[in-house]
Amino acid sequence: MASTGDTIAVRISKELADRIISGVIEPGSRLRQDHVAEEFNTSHVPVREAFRRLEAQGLAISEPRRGVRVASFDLGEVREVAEMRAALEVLALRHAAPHLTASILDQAEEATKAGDKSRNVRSWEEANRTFHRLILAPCNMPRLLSAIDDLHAASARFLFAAWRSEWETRTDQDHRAILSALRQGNTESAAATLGRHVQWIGQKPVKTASGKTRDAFAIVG
Amino acid sequence: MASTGDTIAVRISKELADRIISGVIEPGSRLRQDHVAEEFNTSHVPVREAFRRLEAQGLAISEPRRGVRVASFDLGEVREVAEMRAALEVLALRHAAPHLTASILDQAEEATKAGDKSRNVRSWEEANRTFHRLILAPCNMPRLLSAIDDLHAASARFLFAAWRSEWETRTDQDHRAILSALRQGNTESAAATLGRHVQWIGQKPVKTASGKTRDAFAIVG
DNA sequence: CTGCGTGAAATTATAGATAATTTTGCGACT
DNA sequence: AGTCGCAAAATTATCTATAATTTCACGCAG
Repeated sequence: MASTGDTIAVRISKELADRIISGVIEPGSRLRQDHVAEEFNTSHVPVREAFRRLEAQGLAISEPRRGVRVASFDLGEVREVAEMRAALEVLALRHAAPHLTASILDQAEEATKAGDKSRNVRSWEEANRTFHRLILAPCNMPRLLSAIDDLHAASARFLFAAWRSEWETRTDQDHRAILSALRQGNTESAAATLGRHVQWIGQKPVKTASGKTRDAFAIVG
Repeated sequence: MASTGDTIAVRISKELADRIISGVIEPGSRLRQDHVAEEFNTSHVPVREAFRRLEAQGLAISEPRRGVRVASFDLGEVREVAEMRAALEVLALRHAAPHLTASILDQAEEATKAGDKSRNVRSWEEANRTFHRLILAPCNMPRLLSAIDDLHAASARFLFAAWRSEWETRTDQDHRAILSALRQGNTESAAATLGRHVQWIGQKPVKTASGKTRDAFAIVG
């Protein structure tokens, strides 16, 4: 498994990140180091290090002496992340384009198809993430890619929050347009479409715990 | 002092970050937790947490069981950071522009003048950072601003590495052009200039420890 | 009934101790 | 001379213990 070789702190932070992103742990709820330590059968020292990693990813916020809680988010942050992704993914694509091969584009098309067939948020999100990663990775800019990864994690949080259980399949035209532009060597057109695609924010009525309905927002690309 | 209220880990990470950025600690050198702990009169637990923070900022890299070392960097990373800054600062400026007041622009002009008068890298860097922060902060996007801050820290590292001791004063025309465009309400022109400004990479021969001269590169904006 | 101490319980932050791994120095062997 | 291997030293990662702070419940006064 992937965890081998990782330090305990890394293992814990990955598991907690997954829970926060998927919404298993609610925004605002406290993360108590002793409880987490007990669950993972460790002491609290590696747990604290895991908290620092989550903090850096923007998934948790820590107030000195008062503990760590899951970061909450609002429409403003959804927009913010969408715009940052647009800026950075467009940059990455411009650098990646010259290094894209037919094989990579074929894999990206497969990922798009897998997304269209997905019957739940989780598998759609994974396919979507695969698509973006495939076409951006060849830019060979590690720092940029890691920043984009963190933003994807944030995006996925918003996504899961809006489409908690239900999910309607739909075909992703943007991905196809991007691939087609890339195949024709039209980098600028691909970049422009990607920029728009990532900034599109879906909107959908959702039942809250109190029974009311409110509009939920989520990045869709 | 600013450290009050901070946890020890934060204090240590700030101090180490400053040393790494200013070049007091060399790229590639090891950070040994017990040594640092002793210097700060603490145990190694907060030191480890400080290391995680440095890791997240890209100032240190940690290999499990093998310790932490100061991140090294090359021309590729200098370029990468410059391009990321260009993308994100332009985004921030577009959002900040509508909220800029005459008072803020006056302060930014002061910062520019202070930069022109600076007789060493350190004070120039501070003035420059102040300028950028002043015109970008009103965008009200905390995540974006914090990402830009981290990139500024990386930039400063490159800057200090190239101009370790000597420094020649020069007047910053770009800053003035940006301010003038903003005063006229011409956001797009200001953004375009900022984007170019930040990507400009200075180049300068420098003596290495072995006596040879090589070209050093550094972000200048 | 509401607001405000007060003290117990929970929790965080740090210190000190231990186990496991890596690095290093040195000597034997080729 | 070079290198291989082993043991000692250094270092990392984790655990256990302690001090300090915060939270929470409860009772009392206004």
